[in-house]
Order: sequence, then structure tokens, then C-alpha cells
Amino acid sequence: MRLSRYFLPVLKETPAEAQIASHRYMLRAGMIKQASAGIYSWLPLGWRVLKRIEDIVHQEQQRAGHIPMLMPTIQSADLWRESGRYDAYGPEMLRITDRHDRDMLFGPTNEEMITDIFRSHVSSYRDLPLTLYHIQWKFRDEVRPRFGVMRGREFYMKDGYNFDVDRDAALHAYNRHMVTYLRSYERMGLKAIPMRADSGPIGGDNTHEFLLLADTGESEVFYDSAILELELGDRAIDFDSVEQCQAICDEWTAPYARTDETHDPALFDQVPEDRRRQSRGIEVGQIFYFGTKYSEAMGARVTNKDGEVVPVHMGSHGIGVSRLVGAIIEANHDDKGIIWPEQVTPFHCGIVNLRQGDGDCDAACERIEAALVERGLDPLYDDRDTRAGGKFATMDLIGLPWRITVGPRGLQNGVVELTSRRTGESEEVSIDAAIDRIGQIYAAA
RNA sequence: CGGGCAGUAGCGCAGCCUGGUAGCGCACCUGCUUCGGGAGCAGGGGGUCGGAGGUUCGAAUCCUCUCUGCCCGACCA
Repeated sequence: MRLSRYFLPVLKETPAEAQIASHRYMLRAGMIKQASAGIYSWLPLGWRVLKRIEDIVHQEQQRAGHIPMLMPTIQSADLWRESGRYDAYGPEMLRITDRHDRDMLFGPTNEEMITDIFRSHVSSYRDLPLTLYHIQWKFRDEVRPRFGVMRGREFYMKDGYNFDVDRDAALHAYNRHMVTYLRSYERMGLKAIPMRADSGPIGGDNTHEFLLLADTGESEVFYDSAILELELGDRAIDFDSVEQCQAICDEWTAPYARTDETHDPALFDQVPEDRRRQSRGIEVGQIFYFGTKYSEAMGARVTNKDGEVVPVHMGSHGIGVSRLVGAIIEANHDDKGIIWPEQVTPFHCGIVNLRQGDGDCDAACERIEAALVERGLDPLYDDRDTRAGGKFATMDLIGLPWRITVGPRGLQNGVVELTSRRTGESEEVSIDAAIDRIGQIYAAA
């Protein structure tokens, strides 16, 4: 993509309303524009990151056999009256009336709707296990939205629902989700820690939330630093294997890790002192097993092997996709701007032409751009006729992990500069070597 | 929902106290010079001062109401 033809409205100055780094940088980098409190338009650069996160979530869910679908944003109040949550949810739920004076709502979550779909079409244990999910916009009318997309009213979330014949099967689904979540975060270049949590209004007795360590997090967290060493890597996982999923979950839940809601100082004291950590965290996902809470209320039953009609055991699982964009920035930035992990970066590499209009520089940049595109990568070529300083500042702000700088001085010696946004380290290499290096970096990631 | 603050050009702000018909920086447009970390000079465009009512000869400025946004708290993915 050529910057001169793109839409990247960067701001030199920080809008007054933005308090935390991710919000400031998302506005300044032209990723989002506020539409009203807690509601944002996603401009092209922000949209790219959102989609990359979404892609990873889709891939990891489907790898585990979970089935994608899409439910509407607007729901009928009737379903929510059945579960009893129409009254229980309170003013956080945005209630809408249509032209026929019917009560509607903008969905804050989809347990009722998915349960309705399930009960309409499934009646035998033979059709289980079943896990359906979608990635869709949600709305919660927060009293006080803040921190940009980190705590918006409208937000983009993956929410999945498992249906199983009994508690054991549902607990395997729970474990399976924990594994898919761990892998998803890892693939985004993040260290998210599963922590025992409160179930809140969704209900249920088994729940973990996943927290990203960041100073601006909303939760106080306590953990054993040993958990930071754990890595799934690219190990082969059989998601049908109860034992393997259980083993991975055991591994990740063995070290102490809790939020202030469930913190137990006595247990924490048993962690060796040099490994005790206290910090702040951002919640980027949560998994629940809640048994038959909704299936009983809404009559989602199947006939089991013994011919008995039983309510299905369910769980729900969420990843805050739009929130992750902000959370990743909170965990990856410096005083110049964002530093994207390679796995979610909006463009793989920036190309800075220091002397726009110079035949050699233009040709070299175009050659680099074409070669990277040829390799299936998305470079962002800053071909604007502006000075070097502005181009560097823009690249630093939008945080592309790699930058190839092309100038007349280097070209005379047959080299360009390859710079890491994260370390700031630069090296002078030939054009071909720069292209190869970028290619290799992304082939590995 | 309690407490606080703010709405003046796309963004950041001054002007308001002490009423006299709107200004600065950045951004934008034109020209010339410049060109490896947000250039310089010259010229130019853009605002019914959030909205409604009131006081006054006259309101960005004073008064009343209202809308919107932000911060702290309670709440939350």
C-alpha cells in the first residue's frame, strides 16, 4: 500500500480526552475516531489490526472443532424474559422499541439466543458435543465508558457456547477452550495469564479469566512468576483428548494466579518469596462452565443414552477482540508510539523513501514493495513528498515492527537500512538481503 | 448514579473575571528555498464561540435551562 493513496489521518497532537497510552496512540495513529461516548469508528489502520486478531481467533477456534456462525446484534426481549435476565440485567442493557412497540435489545451477549437455536434443532445426545461461536458486535451501556476501545460501550467479541451431555463432557469443553485461548494469545505475541475468577452475572462455579499484564490494567493481580515461563509453542494438540487438554490446563493453573476478587493471601504466601508478583492486569477473555442454568430455564434438553430427557450442560467463553487492540498497545508501546507484535501488525513492514522523486530512490522503493507483495506480505510504502523526520515520526507512531529506509546516500553503496521498531537497532544491508530478512521473519511468525 | 471539570477553526489552546462584533500554534491551500528525525520565508482559506431562552444599545464574555464530552468513585468484557 502506498501511503499517498491510503487513508491514515495521524494527529501530531494528543486529543484532550485520551488518558492512557493505547487510547492516545489509537487516536493519533488514525486507527479510530470516536462517534460518541464508548462508540468508535474503526479507520483503515485500526480495522486491519482488528481483523488480524479476529483471524487468529477464528483459526484457533476452528482448529479445536468449534463451529463459526453469526447471530444478530438486535435481539427480542422475549428470549431474555424466558431466562429471567431481562429484568436481572439492569440498565446496562440497551433496550430498544421497534415501530410495532415490541421490546427489543442490542445484545450484550448471546446465551439466550444460542440456547434457543440449540433447543429448536437438537434433541439427542448423539448430536453432542457441540460448540458454536461467533464474533459479533455487542453493546453494554456502561455508566462510564473510558480508555477508548478498552472499555467501550460497543465492542467486538468472540463468544462461544458449548453443549454437552453431562458435566464431565462440559468440563472437557471448558479445558479445550482454555487451551485454544492460551494458544490464541500466544499467537498474538501476548502473555495472558489464566486466573481463577468470579463468575459475576453469568453464573456458574467454574471460571477463569485471562489477564494481560500492564500497568494501566483495571485489576490488581497476584501470581507466581513461574507461570510466565510456560509456553505452548507449536506442540501438537489433540483437542479430542481429555487427558491432554486436562494436562495442559493443570500445567497452567498450577502456579498461583488470582485477581483481587479471588486472592487468598494465605495461599499466596506458600509461593516462594522470590517468585511472588503483584501487578496490574487487563482482562482479555473469560471462560465459564455454568451447567444447566440456561438449559433448564429455557428447556434445552436432549435424550441421553439411557432414554432420559436431561438438560444440556453448557459453558460460554469470550475473547474481547476490540479490547485486545487496546490491550496489546498497552503492553507494547514506548514514548514514540505503538510497537506491534509481528503477528497482529497492520502492515508487515514500512518502506521510507527519504528522497521522493529521486529516480534511484523511487525505483528501489518500488522494487522492495513489489518483492514483499510477491511474498504475500503487506508493506506500507511512505511515498509522500515530505521530509524524512515526518516519515520517521509517522512510522514510529503507527508502530510497524520493521522499517526499510531508502536514501540516496545508502543507495550509492548499494545498501538500505533495516530497522527494528522494538529495539531501534539498524543495520545496512543490500536491497535483496532486506527483502529476504523480512520474508524470513514473517515465514517464521 | 454520586463528586469534579470542560465545550471557541480539523487538533491543541488563549480570550470570559472587568460586555464593544474573535485570536495563537499545528494542520490545510499557493509560491520560492530547503531535504537522513515532525524545515524557513511570503501569501491565503476556514469558526452563526455546543444549543435554547433571558439581561443589555450591544453577549464568546453576565443570568437561567438544556445537550455533549472528560476525570475520580461505585460498576463492568
